[in-house]
Amino acid sequence: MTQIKAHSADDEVSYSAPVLKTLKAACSQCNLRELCLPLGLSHTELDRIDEMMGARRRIKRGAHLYSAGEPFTSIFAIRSGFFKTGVITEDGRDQVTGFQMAGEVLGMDGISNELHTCDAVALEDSEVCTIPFSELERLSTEIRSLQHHIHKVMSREIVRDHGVMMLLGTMRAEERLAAFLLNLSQRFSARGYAANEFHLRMTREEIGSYLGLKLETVSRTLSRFHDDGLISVQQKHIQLIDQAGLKQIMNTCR
Amino acid sequence: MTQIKAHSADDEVSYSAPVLKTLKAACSQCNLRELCLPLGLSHTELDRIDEMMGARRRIKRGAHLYSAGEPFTSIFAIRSGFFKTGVITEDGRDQVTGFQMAGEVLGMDGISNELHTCDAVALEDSEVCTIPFSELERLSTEIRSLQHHIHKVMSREIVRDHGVMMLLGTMRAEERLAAFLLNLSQRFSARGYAANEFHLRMTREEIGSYLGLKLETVSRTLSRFHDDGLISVQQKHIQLIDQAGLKQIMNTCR
DNA sequence: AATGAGCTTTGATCTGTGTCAATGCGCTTC
DNA sequence: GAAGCGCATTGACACAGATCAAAGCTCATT
Repeated sequence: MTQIKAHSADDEVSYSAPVLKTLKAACSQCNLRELCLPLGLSHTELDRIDEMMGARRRIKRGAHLYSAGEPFTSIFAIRSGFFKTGVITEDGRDQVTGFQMAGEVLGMDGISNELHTCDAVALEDSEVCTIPFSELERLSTEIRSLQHHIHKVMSREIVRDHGVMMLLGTMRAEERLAAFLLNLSQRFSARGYAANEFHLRMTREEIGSYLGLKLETVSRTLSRFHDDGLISVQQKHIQLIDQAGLKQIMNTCR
Repeated sequence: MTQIKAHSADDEVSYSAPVLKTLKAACSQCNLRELCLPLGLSHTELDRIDEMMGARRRIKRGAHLYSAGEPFTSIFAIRSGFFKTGVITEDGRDQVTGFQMAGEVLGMDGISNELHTCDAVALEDSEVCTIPFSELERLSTEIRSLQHHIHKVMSREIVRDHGVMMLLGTMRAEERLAAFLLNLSQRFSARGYAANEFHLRMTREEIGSYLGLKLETVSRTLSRFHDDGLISVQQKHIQLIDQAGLKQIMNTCR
């Protein structure tokens, strides 16, 4: 993973600083602010957001940020790291509903019933900013652009979900994988990482769950892409060699 | 379809009244208000909503309420009738993303880019209340419970989408159909209609698109349910005979 | 350096849905 | 009341992806 300097979230000294306040999330200081919740706010508005923000929290790889059924009080902005969200039914069925990376917001499904309805698990050591939701609502009555942006973020989540429904409902295995890889690529690139070379944080099984495929099919399909010279795969290390080819697969079949 | 009187949305005289104002949507007069957007508001708050609401609009069966790509200005509350929403990709793939009935809110996917991202088509003659979105935002800065309720409605949409993703990602054809029928039943029943006897407004193809199945599979599976004594099917008329059996199918397989 | 656990790859076979095709039913329209 | 059209049903067959099974890799631990 090639990381561009400006986006490194961990090159700050604040963690070891003695003043507690520095442990709070501070949007005004955050280099993700153009990607994240405070997008488009003025300096004075940013300061007010900083006041409202709860603590930053570190989540170890494999640990839950929250679990289905827990009371909902906050949403979370990912400052660094990588998460998966998923639902499990009584009968043990498990479905990954999404993978989230820095600057994305987690937990909005919990608003409707004041309960989290899915699990959020860190796929690598991560850090999130806690955003107390009722505080956010209070502040957003005063800052209209913030209110509007919250709506946009939630709406974007709905649109994203529709995209996944389309994928699950109409695409074949090859198309799903191609779409998945291109989507990851695009999101990494938006964060200043290399667009065509990255490290998968999730297992084949998790990819399969997300895409509605079995892990063997995921593996086989990636191998086929590899053989066809579209990508290079070595375990979790992926290189996109022929993006255009992947795009064609996404659209051509059927 | 057995309809309980109190929920009939069409037994009012206002359509023919000469005063234009009566054509406006009026939440305070609407018997769906406990299901719809104004849920939990006081009388005075309801009056303010009434002021804000745009016109009611009748949509003929088969007509579009909005289409993907159109500028987004309003969301819509369904006053009566039945809709489907769906997305179409450049390459002609078509996916139904949901079926909506009275009291449900349409169009929230358009907020994120100020453009509608899907088509909403009436499956029977319907009537919607237009809710100018920026007006709604303005009002919700003043009425916190309204703001919160908007968030809840959007969040509920996200949770619903996750449910569909689960369905598409992990369930077999029988389970999908069982889940679909039980979901319809539950929603009809919440609106005062019979829970175990209803008329499907959509074609087998539309059901199939929604559930990620081909229309033949939908038809065959319904026939199997019929043969097994779980339901009775005559074209679009459905009777649920053994709800418990359907629930078992939803969970037992796998 | 050896061990083991977890993940991935690959092969052989099976099966649930898709596909293709024919027929039937029930509206709408004239 | 007949004709025609859209939708639904049913059957035969094909195939994508699931399932079962066996190695192979990689990394953490000792």
